[in-house]
Amino acid sequence: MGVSLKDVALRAGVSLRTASKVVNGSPHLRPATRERVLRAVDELGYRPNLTARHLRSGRTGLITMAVPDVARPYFAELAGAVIETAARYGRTVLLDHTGGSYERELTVCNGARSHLADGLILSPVRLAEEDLRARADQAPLVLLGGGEYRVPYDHIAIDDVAAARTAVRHLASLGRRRIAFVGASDDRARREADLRLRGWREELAAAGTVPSTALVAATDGRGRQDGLAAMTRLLARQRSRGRPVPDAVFACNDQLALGAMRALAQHGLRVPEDVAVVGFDDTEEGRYAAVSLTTIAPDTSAIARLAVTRLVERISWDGASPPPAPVRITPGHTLVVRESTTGRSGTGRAPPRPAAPAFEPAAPAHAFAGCQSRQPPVARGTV
Amino acid sequence: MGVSLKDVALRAGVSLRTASKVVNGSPHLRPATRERVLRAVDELGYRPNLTARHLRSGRTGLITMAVPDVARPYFAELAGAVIETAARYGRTVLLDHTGGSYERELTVCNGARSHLADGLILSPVRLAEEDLRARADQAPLVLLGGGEYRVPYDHIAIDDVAAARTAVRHLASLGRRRIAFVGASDDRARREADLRLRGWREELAAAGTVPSTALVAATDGRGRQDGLAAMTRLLARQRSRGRPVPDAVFACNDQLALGAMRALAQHGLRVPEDVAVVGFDDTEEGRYAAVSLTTIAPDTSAIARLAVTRLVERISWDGASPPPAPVRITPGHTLVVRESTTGRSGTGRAPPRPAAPAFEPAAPAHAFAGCQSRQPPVARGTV
DNA sequence: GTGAAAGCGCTAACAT
DNA sequence: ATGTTAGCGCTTTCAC
Repeated sequence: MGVSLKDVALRAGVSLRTASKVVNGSPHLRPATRERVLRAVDELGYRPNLTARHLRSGRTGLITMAVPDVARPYFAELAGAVIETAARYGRTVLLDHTGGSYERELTVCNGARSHLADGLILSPVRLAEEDLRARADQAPLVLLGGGEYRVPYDHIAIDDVAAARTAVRHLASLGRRRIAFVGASDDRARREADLRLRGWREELAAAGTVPSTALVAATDGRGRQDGLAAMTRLLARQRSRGRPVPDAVFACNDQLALGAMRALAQHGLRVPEDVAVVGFDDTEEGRYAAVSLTTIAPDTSAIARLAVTRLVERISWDGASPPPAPVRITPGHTLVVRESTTGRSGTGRAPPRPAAPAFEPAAPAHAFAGCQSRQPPVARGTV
Repeated sequence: MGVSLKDVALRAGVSLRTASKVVNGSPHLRPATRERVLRAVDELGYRPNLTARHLRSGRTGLITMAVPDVARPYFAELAGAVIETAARYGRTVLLDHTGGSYERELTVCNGARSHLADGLILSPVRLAEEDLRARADQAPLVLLGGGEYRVPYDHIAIDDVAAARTAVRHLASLGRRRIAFVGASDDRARREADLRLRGWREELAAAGTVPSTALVAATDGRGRQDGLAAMTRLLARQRSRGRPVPDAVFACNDQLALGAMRALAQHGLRVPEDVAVVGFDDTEEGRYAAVSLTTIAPDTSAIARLAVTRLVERISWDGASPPPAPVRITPGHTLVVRESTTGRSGTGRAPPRPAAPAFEPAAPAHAFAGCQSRQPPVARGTV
């Protein structure tokens, strides 16, 4: 079955070394020799064995990316961007699911693919600081999202609390007073959900409102059905107690928001007239919803680019010079105002995607240097 | 850096062979010895080098999956299902983008990852039969979608023409007569788009209508923005010629359909009253749209399951017995009727996802045995 | 039950 | 400019 380089060399009547050089495009070869080897390659249908190459070189050119579930739009878009960027660096992405499970996150970060991938990009959901500190794997690691981690690894994450506050502030500025939160953790803490909930709480408090737990709906998962169910429950609960329904909803992500909107419609509530809705992630889906979704837009392509860049840099560290210090990068986020909070006020024809926030890490912070905070800009977006 | 098994053996005072056996959980080892080796493993932080293992065994446990773009919801959901299934078989998925480009599809199918992955799952968009026939790679290949291919490879694809006809028939049965098609290829042929367009044409012809090219809108890409742009163009064209706008739209996929719906809304047309819309793929997005989307639902999880199963079977073929014959499997598809064609007629509370069509490949067809045709069932689905 | 040695396919020293 | 040799880390005959 396997045609090896040895076979090629034999057939071409040259040594292994020469065949290897030809295949690797080394210069300094007599054209005739090169020709002969190339012909042998063709005739034999030789394909280099990458595994062998990798063993030899100690590098595989593979990057593992571990996300909860690539079927979730945000992670699909993120993974897509990572795959594209990685390809430009000649790297291939090995995609793993953690399902958001603590155990699987732990397994992945402790090198499930030991020595198979050169590095790991991980979107942690439940992983704790101490798990990362006790990590039993040498491979470079870049963390994506999940709020603060005081760990010696590169970490790229927007400021979830600030972003959530921006969203809630926007709703408050529209005169909304009963602002619900959809998508709190219902079991063991989900870092991101907790941070965004905290932002909601803080901003309400800052506005002089007492955050009411009656307006917080926890969800099992992160999908549209979860948002629909949570919103339905919340409405029923409020009504059964004779309390007014919320006049605004901040959802932990776009899919929860869209599910919630579906529930609102089923209850005869109009968006945004009766209830204004803000999501999180700026997935493309929200931009084209019948009532387009106001949302927090992290700079996803910058996040993907930075993740790959950092990882590749660390992978190709020469081992001699002082190792690159772990950085904590806080990409900017944008509030994109669309119809779900302000109705159809635009021309209805503007480009669906706001100009990408021109983000470049100003000066990569050093380990634990904290966030590079930046005022979240506000964009106006309609389809 | 690298702690090898040799180091472990040395430290434990045993031979390489013994250390290897312990690590691989072989029985017949003196408990004391095992203990000693395990301790050395812990102390040294040994992690087996999978690359070396792979070189040795000739297998990597990796599967390449190549799709146009994982950020597209259908492929995200498909990839998610493949990753899950693969994990159950102890396989890891290496995700590649083809961008739907002919060249990249060719590269991938000719073994871009030669000997790195044990097999390949490919969703071809432009690849031709002759390209596959001339394939210069031995690794097992499973094709996903893309209509008919008379090639000696496993191929899992629903009957696109029949599915499209079902969709159009549904629209016709509602009394719609000016049924537009959104998402035709605008350049070199896209196999799937062409097949679905053919289905549209055939069904219209069967209904006694002359398919008018004025009702066909080609698109550059496959996204929501493409659907929006195409629909806008189509409406403008019809109006500028004083022709009536379509009263129905069949779009090549859900995202095109949702973009088209957005365009319709911008033109003050109601769905489904003025224009009924049918999509294709049954991505979750369509199930939760404000006007939920009637669509053709391929049995995606069955497709993913079959793809992995076939591939793994072929990968683990013993090499001795007669090789498994290539099969052509045609999973069933379902027309899921939702609000975009019949309005809000349900309770508005039914579960969003129709009961999964119970699909099992009845009797795997042998090479070129043609489709296992089956009547597409019709499901009713509202959120 | 354990040890010694060969070899998976490739590349990089070191010769010539 | 080309050939010879060693060895990446692992598993597996083959002996003992």
